[in-house]
Amino acid sequence: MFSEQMAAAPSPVRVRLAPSPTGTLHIGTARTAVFNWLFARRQGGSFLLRIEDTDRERSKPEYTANILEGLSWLGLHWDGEPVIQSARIDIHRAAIAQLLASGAAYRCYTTEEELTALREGQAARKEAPRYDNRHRHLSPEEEQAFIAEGRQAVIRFRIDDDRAITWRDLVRGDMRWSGADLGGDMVIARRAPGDAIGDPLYNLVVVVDDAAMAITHVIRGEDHIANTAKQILLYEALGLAIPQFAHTPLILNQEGRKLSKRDGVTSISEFRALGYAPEALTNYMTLLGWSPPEGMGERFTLEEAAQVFDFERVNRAGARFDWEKLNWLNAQVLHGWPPARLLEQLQPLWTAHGWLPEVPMDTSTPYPNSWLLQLTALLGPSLTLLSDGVSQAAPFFEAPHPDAQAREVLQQLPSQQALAALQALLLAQHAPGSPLDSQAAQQLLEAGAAAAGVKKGVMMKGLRAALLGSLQGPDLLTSWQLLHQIGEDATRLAAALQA
RNA sequence: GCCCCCAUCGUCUAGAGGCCUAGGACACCUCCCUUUCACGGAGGCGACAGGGGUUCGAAUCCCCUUGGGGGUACCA
Repeated sequence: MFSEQMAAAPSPVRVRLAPSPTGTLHIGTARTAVFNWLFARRQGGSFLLRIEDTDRERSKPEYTANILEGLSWLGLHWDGEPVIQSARIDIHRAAIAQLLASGAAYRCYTTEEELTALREGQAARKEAPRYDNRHRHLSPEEEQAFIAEGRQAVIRFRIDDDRAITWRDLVRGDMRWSGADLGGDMVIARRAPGDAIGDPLYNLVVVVDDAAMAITHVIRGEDHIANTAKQILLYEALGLAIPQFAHTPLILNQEGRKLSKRDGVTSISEFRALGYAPEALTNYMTLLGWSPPEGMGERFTLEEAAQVFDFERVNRAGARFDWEKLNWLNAQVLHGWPPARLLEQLQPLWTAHGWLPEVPMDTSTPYPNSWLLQLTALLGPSLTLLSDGVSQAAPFFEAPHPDAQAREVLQQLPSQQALAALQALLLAQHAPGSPLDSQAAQQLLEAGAAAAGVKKGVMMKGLRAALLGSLQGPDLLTSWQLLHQIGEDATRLAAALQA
């Protein structure tokens, strides 16, 4: 719909992600990163990063590290070095000085108490809370009087009530905002004594930095729409080029509200720890608000999406976060991995559980690589999360603790008879470690069942309980063969018969 | 309160006036595969918020209502 506008952009596309390091990388921020990355890729432009750490109280270095790590893990690589906003404070102050000099900004000595009183009065009258611009035209004498009183000033940027701000949003089309609805003259620098310029605030620094970074398209969540109107005014007052804007829908929680940290698992590092694959996460985040063109299907890589990404296919309504679908996508990604790749991801988890030696090539391990690969191939198709590969692999690495159902089966006489018969045959025909192919295993099962006088089903159920400690699990024959290879089958059979 | 945005199956969505008896995906149900669970395969259930217009014709355009969301900081 607005393609003519994009085509008209003469300079190469430059977009940015501007997270503030006041928390770990949030899924909402990550989704914004995805859209920025996709757009930059599609347009052959650059995807830049800026760490907005101007809130000194809440910003933490470890959060910056977490954000960078999360983006890298997701495969959302950025161009160049991240810009650290706090390092640019002199430039921000210079811009404020410029606004002060041009008369676009002024010092406001209104105290917190006065502001509170103002807002309370407005609330009582059911009016919109706003600053009443009372210090917009202070005389030098009045200013001196306030200073003598010991007051400090914030710096406010003039916003005229009769101003109309318009822009063409790449997602929402023509947007129109009235200056009167922006809450009065806005604070662009915190309170500071005398003629000092206090800490520059968000809207001012964003404009100054986006301009300095030559950002052409600002792609962010729709919760920033009101800021956009304010920022456009700032661009104008500073004589800076105004970028294009794209406001994406928000990710909503189960209740339909903006997803926040309070909604349980929302940070990328948590998803990672839970066993989600980056490919599944980026696929899902892209699907939350963007839809692939006809015939593309819903499963795709970032690269594939980048081939066709555009804002025309970005939805305008918020999207509820759905674990079920994310889980399904994650399962699809995991099932698509060849065993070697899966094993690569599983190995560290198994090592962490003490099942594998810390030293990669430790020859003391009873598990040859081929065995690990077979185990991975066996488990792979039933995994939803990578971490399922831990719980499901457990009975292969350590003696199982039979669950209630398995214990019940093991206590039954037919099971005991069947297992005893099988044990006799196994000991007679297959030494531990010797190969046991599925045909031989099949025959043992049948012969054992016949010898014990039970149905084959009873035999299988009992063997499963004895070997894996559960009535549910991967293919029995394959599981048995794997355990046989490491000489565990006889041990477990014996243990089950003793119990 | 005020400003802004949004509105298709339970959820994510396709749909840019006739192609719609509204398509797909997840979830759910049934069956098949499998002497287990999962995977996989085949079916099924299921939606245009309501009311007015415009038009030969509306899920698609306009208006109103209703509902939902976002914003309203000396946070970002």
